[in-house]
Amino acid sequence: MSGITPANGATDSMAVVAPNLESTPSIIAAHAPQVKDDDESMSEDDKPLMKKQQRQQNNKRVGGGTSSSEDEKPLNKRPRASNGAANKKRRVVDSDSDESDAGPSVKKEAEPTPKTNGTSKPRSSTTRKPVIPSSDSELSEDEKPLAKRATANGNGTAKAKPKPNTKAAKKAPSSDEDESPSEDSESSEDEKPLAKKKAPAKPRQSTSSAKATPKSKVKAEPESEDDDDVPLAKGKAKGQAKPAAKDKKPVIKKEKKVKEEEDEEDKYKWWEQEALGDGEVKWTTFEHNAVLFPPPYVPLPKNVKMKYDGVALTLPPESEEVAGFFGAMIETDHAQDAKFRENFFKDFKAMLEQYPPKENVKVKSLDKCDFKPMFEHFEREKEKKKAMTKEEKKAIKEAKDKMEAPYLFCVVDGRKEKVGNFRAEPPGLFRGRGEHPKKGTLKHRLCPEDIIINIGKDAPVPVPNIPGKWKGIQHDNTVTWLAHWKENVNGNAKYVFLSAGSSWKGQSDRAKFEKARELIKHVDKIRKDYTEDLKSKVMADRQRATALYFIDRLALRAGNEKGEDEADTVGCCSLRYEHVTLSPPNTVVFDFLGKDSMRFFQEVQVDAQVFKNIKLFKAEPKKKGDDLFDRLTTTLLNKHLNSMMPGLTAKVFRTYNASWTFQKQLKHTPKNGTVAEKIAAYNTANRDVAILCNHQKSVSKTWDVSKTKHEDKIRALKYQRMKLRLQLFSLDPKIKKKRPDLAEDESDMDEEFCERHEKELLEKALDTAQKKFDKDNVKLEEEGEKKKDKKDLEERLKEIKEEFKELKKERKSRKVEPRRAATEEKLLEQIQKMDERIATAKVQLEDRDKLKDVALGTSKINYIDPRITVAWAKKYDVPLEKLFSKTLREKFPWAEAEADKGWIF
DNA sequence: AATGTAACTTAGGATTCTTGTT
DNA sequence: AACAAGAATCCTAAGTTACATT
Repeated sequence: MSGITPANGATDSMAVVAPNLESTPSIIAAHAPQVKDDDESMSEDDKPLMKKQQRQQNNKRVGGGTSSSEDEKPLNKRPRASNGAANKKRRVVDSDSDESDAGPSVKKEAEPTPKTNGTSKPRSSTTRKPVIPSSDSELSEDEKPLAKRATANGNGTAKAKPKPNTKAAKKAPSSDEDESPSEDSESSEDEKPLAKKKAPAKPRQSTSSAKATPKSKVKAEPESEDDDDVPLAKGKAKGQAKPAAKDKKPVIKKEKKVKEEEDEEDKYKWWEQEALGDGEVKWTTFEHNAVLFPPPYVPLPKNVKMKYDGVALTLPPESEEVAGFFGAMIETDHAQDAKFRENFFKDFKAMLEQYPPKENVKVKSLDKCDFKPMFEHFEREKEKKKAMTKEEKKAIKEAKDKMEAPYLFCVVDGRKEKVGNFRAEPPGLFRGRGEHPKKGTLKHRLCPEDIIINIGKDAPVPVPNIPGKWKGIQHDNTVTWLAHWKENVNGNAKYVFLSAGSSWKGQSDRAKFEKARELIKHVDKIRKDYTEDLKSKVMADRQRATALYFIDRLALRAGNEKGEDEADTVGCCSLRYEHVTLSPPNTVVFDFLGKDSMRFFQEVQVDAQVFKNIKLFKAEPKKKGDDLFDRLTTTLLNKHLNSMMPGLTAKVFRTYNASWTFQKQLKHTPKNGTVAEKIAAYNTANRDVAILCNHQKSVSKTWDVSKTKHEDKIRALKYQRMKLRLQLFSLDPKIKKKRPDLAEDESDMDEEFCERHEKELLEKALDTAQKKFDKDNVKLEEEGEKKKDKKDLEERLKEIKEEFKELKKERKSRKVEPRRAATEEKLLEQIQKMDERIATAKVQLEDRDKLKDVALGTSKINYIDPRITVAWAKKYDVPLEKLFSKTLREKFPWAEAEADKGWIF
């Protein structure tokens, strides 16, 4: 698919299999909670239990499961259109003040409660149902499948291409009418949606340079007493130079000999110490080599030139490099993208202005640019590289490793630590995701003058590997970065940090999970409180409670405001009117682009009060483009959370719910299964979490093809099975009676397939014979013997063809002569084996299908407490390396050290 | 309160490496 | 031995959060 994206996120990946049309929102399977329609009933709700109860129900419903109660049945989906209508009539009323609590709604239009289920509609097969996080208490219950909200992810996955939604409206709201919300009477005036929270959109221009200098700490390069500019060679010894004066953490004995020191270092168990927080001193001595700049641009060979309107252009290296950036991408989707092209061309033209082609041609249109020659040159280079001998490759690799060696590690308080992204980002074209307004923009080449380094006062100042002086050198020991610069495209800061396996990262990572575990202790109360607040008279509180409900139940991100020059994506607090649609009685349809422009599309059954609230938040003067939660910001939300539990913020819920869900789902692990079965259960739990967090991956372009291949493989197995069966029947016609199950034909075995399959088999057989013949001859020749005659080969081929004619006959007659030595027992046994193989292959295919658009890695790396995995591995006796790759194990040494099989999150 | 800055975590896609097949 | 599929790693974009400044 070319870069063209369907206008409406909806259809997107057509190439891909996903059959279901999104237009038909799949049904939610939800169960129907008993909706309470009026607030009165709500009061009930206040009781703690209630909420749980509901949740349980949700969980239960696992997919369409068998459970009997009617509410287990999927409730039909209501097309938006229709519900619109439905709504219409009731709408206004809703906002009514209701008695006791501000709760809106008048009971009048009582929603039809659950009964609706009756009409069940089949759920689309691809529907995914996220597992919904629940509180402990319900554990037992949740052993049951949880279904809960079924998402209609239609093909879900899709990365929907965003529909540009003008955000113009958003901020620019009709501020004035702020007041008007009319009588929605909800209550105090603050109930009225406030029109816009922000008025004038202020373009924030990133003026780079200028006041750039960050904290005063930065010293200008010159004055830094970098007397000894020597890069630190090999870290070691030197750190000690200045004994950490008052080191907070005991620096390990520095006197050791190098070798021992290394060991020591390996053994440093940072997790046995206190984690340090924000703003605290993180180090006493700090040595490193900052960043490694990429090699300078090497001009292309003289004969490689782009063309403009047919004429080859001789470009100076500066502009040639930029042309090359695009040239390398002409076959990618980016090169077809209008915005990308526009931005690229603007920068390219500017570059040409300064570094024009020798030919004195004015480049005016990107369409007339032909980068093919460059592209082909790059392809050739790639080929060349691939074709190099092992030795050549090795030599290159060695040279590269040598160059990088000094940057791989740094020394913190005398300990060697691995550096993460030490390579300065090379120049190129900005690949923003989704509808990023800046995509295609030229990202400049960095030089030392762009980079500020942070390093120990007494550490030698590293010498850049290209000419130039650092922009600044600072010695801030309350931060953990080695280098930092501002990128020109968006004006964003970039940092060089230590690797994921370093103690700094490990400490904060562990602290993150500990914080999430702490939430376990508070979550019941928090849930109870926000459930209560759903009915608050204070609009801001009600919005906050509703948002929190989403964050907790749907694992939404906080959702900060974004700027005009960024992709239009949202999170919870920044949801807008058009992102949620109501479908009575209690379904909310979410459809928006989240982080990385990944589409979040789910139909969710919510508490009646939540449903009412959304209706209220979308009430009258509000329209498309307005914030759903106009009284809420992430700051407000986090402030509130912080008051409920120190350090609590919105993101903690994602971590908590992810880990909690994972642990819960792992309970489905078969105790006596094989290792493979256990791992499958592990992966299933992992998948549940990924779905909860909406972690998607794009479906590979060749997925379709590979799927067909797998299907054909299964059909081939079925074909074999059919042959076995037919033999069996020839042997003993009565078997059909005895084993009616065997009398049944394999599915998918139509004539057309058989013919095609047999043809393929024939070709393969011929090919094999040919190869064998060639090989034999080579061998014979080597041994000095006479080669076989070509006639032999031809004869053999003819034989094969004859054999296959047999197959054709069999196909027509549907009779197969038993092969020699075939007996009834043997055949039955073979059929049984075949059945197993078919079953296995089918399961595999299904698994592949389920994972085709779900990314498991992100949750494993960032959300699931690694100790859960370690404990599980120990408990079920599965080798950890089957669950964690090498880098993950390096990232989580602390988990292996502290979790035994009884550990729980 | 709105903006802006700083520092750090989280994220999917591209690239490279490994492994299983033919 | 060649290749292709999948897993792992690399890369850097895109979030969150706290705090400073206007």
